[in-house]
Amino acid sequence: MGVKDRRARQKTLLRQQILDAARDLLVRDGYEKLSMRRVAERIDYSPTAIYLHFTDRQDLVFSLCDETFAKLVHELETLAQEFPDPLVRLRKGCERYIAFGLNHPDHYLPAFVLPPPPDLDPTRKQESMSAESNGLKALGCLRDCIADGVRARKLRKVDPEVAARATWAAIHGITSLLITHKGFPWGERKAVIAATIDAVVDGLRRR
Amino acid sequence: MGVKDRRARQKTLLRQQILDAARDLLVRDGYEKLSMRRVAERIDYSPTAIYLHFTDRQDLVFSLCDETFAKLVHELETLAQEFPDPLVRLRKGCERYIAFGLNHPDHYLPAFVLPPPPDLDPTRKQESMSAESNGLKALGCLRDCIADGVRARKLRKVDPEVAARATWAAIHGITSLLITHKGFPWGERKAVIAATIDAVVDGLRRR
DNA sequence: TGACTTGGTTAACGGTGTTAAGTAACATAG
DNA sequence: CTATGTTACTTAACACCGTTAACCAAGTCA
Repeated sequence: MGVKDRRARQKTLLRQQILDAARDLLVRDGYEKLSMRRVAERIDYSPTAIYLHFTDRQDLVFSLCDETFAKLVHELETLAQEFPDPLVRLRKGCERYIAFGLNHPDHYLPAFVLPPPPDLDPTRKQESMSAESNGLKALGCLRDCIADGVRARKLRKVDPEVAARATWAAIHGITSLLITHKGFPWGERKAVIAATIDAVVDGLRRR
Repeated sequence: MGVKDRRARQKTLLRQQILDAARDLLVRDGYEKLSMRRVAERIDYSPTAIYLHFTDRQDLVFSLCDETFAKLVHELETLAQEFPDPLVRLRKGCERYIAFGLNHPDHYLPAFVLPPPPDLDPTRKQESMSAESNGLKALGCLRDCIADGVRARKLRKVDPEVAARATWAAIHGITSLLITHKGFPWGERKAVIAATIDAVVDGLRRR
């Protein structure tokens, strides 16, 4: 059965080739310039060849983003050992999340900012979720951190699940706005980032 | 000079016709289905006729959004008389902002969520700002409210400008997420909205 | 009446995602 | 060794999109 193996290897090889080319285009020219045809041209295949490895443009982009956000969840997970105090961990986590988004704007955009195109067939509604699966993991980190905080009586007695979602909303807000509205007169970016983090953390802190 | 007048009247009349058709398509079929060709077809003109009244698709969409967001700033401005207490006014303002976004998702999307297409010529960089001019006004309301709050010693001594921006980021975050990620397991939407507002208001409140 | 402006048209360019049909190489069964 | 079927891939095409250039007809004005 070595032959089927080799086939499979070659197949995943081309798949990786596609992903590499796509990521290159994504970070170089931005999200809206990432087209099937350009990817295909770059790897010297016909555009339709991509559809043998990805069902959609959406599928391709999500695979890309998922790969990238795996790094973020890794960062966030290591954070737990790095900063045992849940309060400072919460701060650091928010900081890293925002920094990560700003460092990978063209991944952050399709993953969290842009509305996913209407999924006509509900069979693969999972996928758009699984593309956020790492996003979900990140949200899980946040919830655990908050849960730790309330256990340690450093945070108010809130439902960690909804508090995590609210916190995520806030830091997503500043991240997405800074990405999409670069021209806006933000003043000192660090100041508004700090203010946002301050607000959510102070809002949760026990008094 | 009555002739030039009539011409101008007819011109603005068609302009309004375009805007009406476009808004109809926007709210009926969503943002991504709003195309020049479809608008043209609906009013029985050729697609290029639109370009005599709007320089761009972007221009058309922004005009639409601006019209709509004028209502929001009106709501927010009346809020000042309705609720003199800056603290409850802050709450109410956030609530209305979020509700407004959720009630007009296809206006909120292009106005604040989607990245504006790269403006090649910097001559009309103003326009993308002026499309947000009502957004800026709304932000102004928020800042004034916060400034009132610190004057009345109900809020901490913060820079109202950056605090307003941070608060905006937070409520924009939950608004945009609820719009774009409808499929996400948000649980009770009202709960996470309330949590977000609580967090930002409590973060600002004097203790 | 002839020139000019205005509001509109048709045709076209260059791009997009995606599908259907066809082809050439290759592995396997008889 | 040949026939069959699978696999990877291509070409052609569909149905769109925003936008520009060239043209045209009607109305205004000297």
